[in-house]
Amino acid sequence: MNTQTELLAIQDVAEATGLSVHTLRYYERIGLIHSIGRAQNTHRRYSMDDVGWIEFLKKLRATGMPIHQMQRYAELQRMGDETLPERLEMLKELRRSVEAHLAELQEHLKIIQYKIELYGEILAERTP
Amino acid sequence: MNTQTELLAIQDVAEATGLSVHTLRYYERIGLIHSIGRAQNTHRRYSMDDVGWIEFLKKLRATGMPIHQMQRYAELQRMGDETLPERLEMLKELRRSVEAHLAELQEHLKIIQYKIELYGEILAERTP
DNA sequence: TCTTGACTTAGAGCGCGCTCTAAGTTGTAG
DNA sequence: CTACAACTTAGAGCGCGCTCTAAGTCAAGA
Repeated sequence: MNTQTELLAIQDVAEATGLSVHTLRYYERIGLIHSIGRAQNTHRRYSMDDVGWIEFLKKLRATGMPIHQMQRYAELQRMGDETLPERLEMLKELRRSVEAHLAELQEHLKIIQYKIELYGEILAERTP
Repeated sequence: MNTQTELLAIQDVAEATGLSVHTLRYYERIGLIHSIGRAQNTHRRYSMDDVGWIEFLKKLRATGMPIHQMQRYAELQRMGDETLPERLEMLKELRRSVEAHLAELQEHLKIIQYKIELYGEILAERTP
């Protein structure tokens, strides 16, 4: 099988993932993405696995995980299977924080909703 | 009725709201909180209404509303009832964004959940 | 009287997560 | 052959939302 044809340039990955090329290089510099291949001309060549990992990173970020924790997670991933328990712990902790955040947002949504209804009623009274 | 006894010093408000005194002064400087009374010695004196407004500000922040929008909202509030329609629009827009954020978080939570289960199974196999 | 501590203002500084710039290299199109 | 576009690295800069500092005022307690 020809793996060569599956390799993407940084611009392609930027378009595929929605991250900027700047951010992709930044993530690599700080250790979130590792061992990205280089073409003979030193240009980065991303595999499909790399893109999958980047998509996972995006999800971690979107849940509010801070960069330094993502760095730790990436480091553990690099270290291999014996770090599975620690990664599992990190994911469980993340789940806890996402669930808490969800609950908070739902509470606040109720208050916003209440206020919208209140304002709506006041406006309806004023211009019947 | 003695309204004097209901007035709080900045430290009391910090404790009551969970915001720092620095943040309370900052919010006032940038126009999020307005017309906080002063004692003869120039010290701020917060009314219960002020505290209620600060609590509302906290909710707006917690839903992810950026400071500059909160400034706009506070400005409208100051301008009185004729700005009700615009404030209502802002709240509806906020509701949309909170709902979108909730949906995104719930999606990500599922993926985290899936990964936790996967890792759990792998670990269970390895140490039966 | 003196010290302590809570307050005041104006403005500088900081941590986060990017985002951009500068200077240089390489490969392809005209 | 030349021009251009896309890439490279190292490091500076930025927007946000605070957070802290400096210098000063004031009131209460030892």
